Amino acid sequence: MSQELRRLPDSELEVMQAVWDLKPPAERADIEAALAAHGRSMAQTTLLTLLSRLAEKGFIKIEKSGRRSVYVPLTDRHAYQAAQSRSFVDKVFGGSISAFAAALCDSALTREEIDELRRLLERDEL
Amino acid sequence: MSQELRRLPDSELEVMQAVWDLKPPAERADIEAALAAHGRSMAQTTLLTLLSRLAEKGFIKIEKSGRRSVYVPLTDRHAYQAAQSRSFVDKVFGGSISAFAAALCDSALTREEIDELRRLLERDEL
DNA sequence: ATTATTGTACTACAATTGTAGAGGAGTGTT
DNA sequence: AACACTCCTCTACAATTGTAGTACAATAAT
Repeated sequence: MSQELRRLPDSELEVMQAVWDLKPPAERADIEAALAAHGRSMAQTTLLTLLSRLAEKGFIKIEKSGRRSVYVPLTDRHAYQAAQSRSFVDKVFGGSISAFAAALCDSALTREEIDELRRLLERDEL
Repeated sequence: MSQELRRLPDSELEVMQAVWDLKPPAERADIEAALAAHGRSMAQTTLLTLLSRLAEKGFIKIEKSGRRSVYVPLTDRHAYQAAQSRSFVDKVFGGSISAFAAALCDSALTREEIDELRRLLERDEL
C-alpha cells in the first residue's frame, strides 16, 4: 500500500491535486486547465517535468495513448492527506494536540471554520 | 510583525523548535542538548550552519557574548504555527475544512487525540 | 610560553526543487 | 511532398536544503 507517501514539494503537489481532481484518464491539457482554473500557470514543459517527477516518485503512472500520454494517479489522496496531517502535527507541534488546537483557534482558522471543524469531528466520533 | 513567516525546511525547523524551547540566552551547547534530547544529532558545524541560515531568514538573532554566541528567537512560535497551519490546510486540502476533518479522523490522529482536539476546540469556542 | 581544546566562520557539495528551452516524432494542412 | 503545429523527452540551471570538513581565533592546560 502506502510505503511512505513522502511529502511532495509545493509545485508537484499542485499538479498532483489537479490529477486527483480529474477523472482518471487525464491528459496534459486537462491538467493544465485544472491548474489554470486555480490561477496557476506554467510552461507546458514545466508541467511535463513535474508530471515525470511525480511518476518517478510513484505518485502517478504515465501511459502512452498513441501520441498523447495520460496521467493516472497511483496513490490515494486521502491517504496522502492523512499521512501529511500526522507528520505536520508532529513536526510543527511536536505532536501536541493541545498546541495544535490552540493554533487552529488562534488565527489559523476563522471562527466559522472552527465551528465547522468541531461539528465534523463530533459527527465522525459517533 | 510577522512579515511572511515562510515555511522552514525540516532541519531548520528542528533547530528552531529547540531555540523556542530554551530560555532565550541559548548557547550552541544548549541547543545541541535539546536536539539530542529529541534523539536528533548532527555535527556541530551542521548545527551552526542551520543557525546562521535561521538568522539570515530573520528567525533568530545571533549575538556575540565574548567568544561564544547566543541565539535569540526573533519570531513567535505561535504565530509560526498558526501561519503554517493555515497554509497547510490550504495547500493539502485546498482550504476545505471538511476534508481536513476527514483526514484527522481517518488516520492522522488516534481516537483519543480526536476526542482531545474536539474538547479543546469546544472549550476555546466559549 | 607552548600546546591542546573549543567555538565559530567559511567553503564545499550532492540532492532536490522550480522553471523552462531545444529538439525530435507525429499529425494535420496545402 | 513540404510545412506547420503538437506533444513529449532531454538537458539545463539557479536556488535551496542537508551535512560536514577546514581553518583560524581565543582559552585552557602544562
